[in-house]
Amino acid sequence: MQMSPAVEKYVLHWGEMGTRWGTNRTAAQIQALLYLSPEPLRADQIVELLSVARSNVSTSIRELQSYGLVKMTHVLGDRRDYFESLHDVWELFRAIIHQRKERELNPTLAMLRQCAADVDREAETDPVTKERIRNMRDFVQTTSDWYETIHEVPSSTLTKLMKLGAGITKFVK
Amino acid sequence: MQMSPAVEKYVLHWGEMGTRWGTNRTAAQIQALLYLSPEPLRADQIVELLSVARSNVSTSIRELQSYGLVKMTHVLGDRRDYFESLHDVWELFRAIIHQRKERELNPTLAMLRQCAADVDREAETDPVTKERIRNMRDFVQTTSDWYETIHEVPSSTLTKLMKLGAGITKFVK
DNA sequence: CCTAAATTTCGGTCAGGACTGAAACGAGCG
DNA sequence: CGCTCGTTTCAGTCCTGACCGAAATTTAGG
Repeated sequence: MQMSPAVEKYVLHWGEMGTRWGTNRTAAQIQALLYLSPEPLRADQIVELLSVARSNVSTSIRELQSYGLVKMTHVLGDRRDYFESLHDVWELFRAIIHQRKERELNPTLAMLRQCAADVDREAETDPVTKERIRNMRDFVQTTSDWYETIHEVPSSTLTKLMKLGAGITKFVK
Repeated sequence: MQMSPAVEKYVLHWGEMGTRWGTNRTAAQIQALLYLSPEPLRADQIVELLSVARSNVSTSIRELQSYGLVKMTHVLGDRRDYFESLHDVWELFRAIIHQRKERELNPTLAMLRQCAADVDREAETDPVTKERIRNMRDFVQTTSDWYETIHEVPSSTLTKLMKLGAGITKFVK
């Protein structure tokens, strides 16, 4: 059991990208592998394919499940766990964005609100600084709201929107 | 010379966020500090404010400049370098997005194209896998194109667009 | 219950990258 | 020219977090 050259290239690259995106290399490689696999895989198969420790696979899969990127499935008469990734790229994108919002945007927004409040009571702080904090807070707030609404929109609509690209600006005055 | 409590909170949080976004803590802290500062700062002032080594400030500023987030300025009769951040949040956002596209999206797109081409010559690879690779390639391509066009759009228009949120979908059928 | 298979937990090791401080470098001024 | 102030380079240290492998735990079947 082994990966084809093209699949291996994909998996390795994805692993590298993962390290730049908050998750560890192994988790990203597993996600890539499951995304490409025509059928769900077992943990021991992943161990063999990626040449990593069993425990590493276990914790990484747990992480992927917590992100909502990977689901567990079962085969009748087999008590071992099988795993598969979301296969719709838009669903994947949405899941990742959602997690990042929760883990990064929300805490940052909370901090910015607190800072904006605190700074009002700081007489010695320059008005320019105060405005910068408010600007950043408003920006993150807007971004956060936008994520929230985009979350509801179906994939097909999003594709069309992106394909429109700059054309969409025609609707704004 | 020291930061007010609110500014310090902001800078520390931004530093933490930086570590999750590909850059190091110090670079992110410096950017935050310069963003909030009413006037440009010198390297030695940053050393004192953040309590980090002079060399660390030097390399981090260099990184920020390469990202286009920080500019150097000078004061008449003073040969020391002064630094200031972009102050417009949208400009900041744009600069960051642009860099990430260059450093992550472009290489990934190149890899995906290569894989899609390679996999066509792999008779043993499942058709489903082949399609998954193509789907991901198309997705990244679309995202890349979208970045490209969004890059041109003025900040005010982008703000309006995001405020519209899901309302924009009315225009798509 | 007991056993065997599968999975998770946990302490220890290792690698990568941030950070420091000293030394090298460069540029303007006397 | 040489001195001083400012900046960069570089080798070494430290710390975080990924990863491994053994031990503990859980679960299903006999």
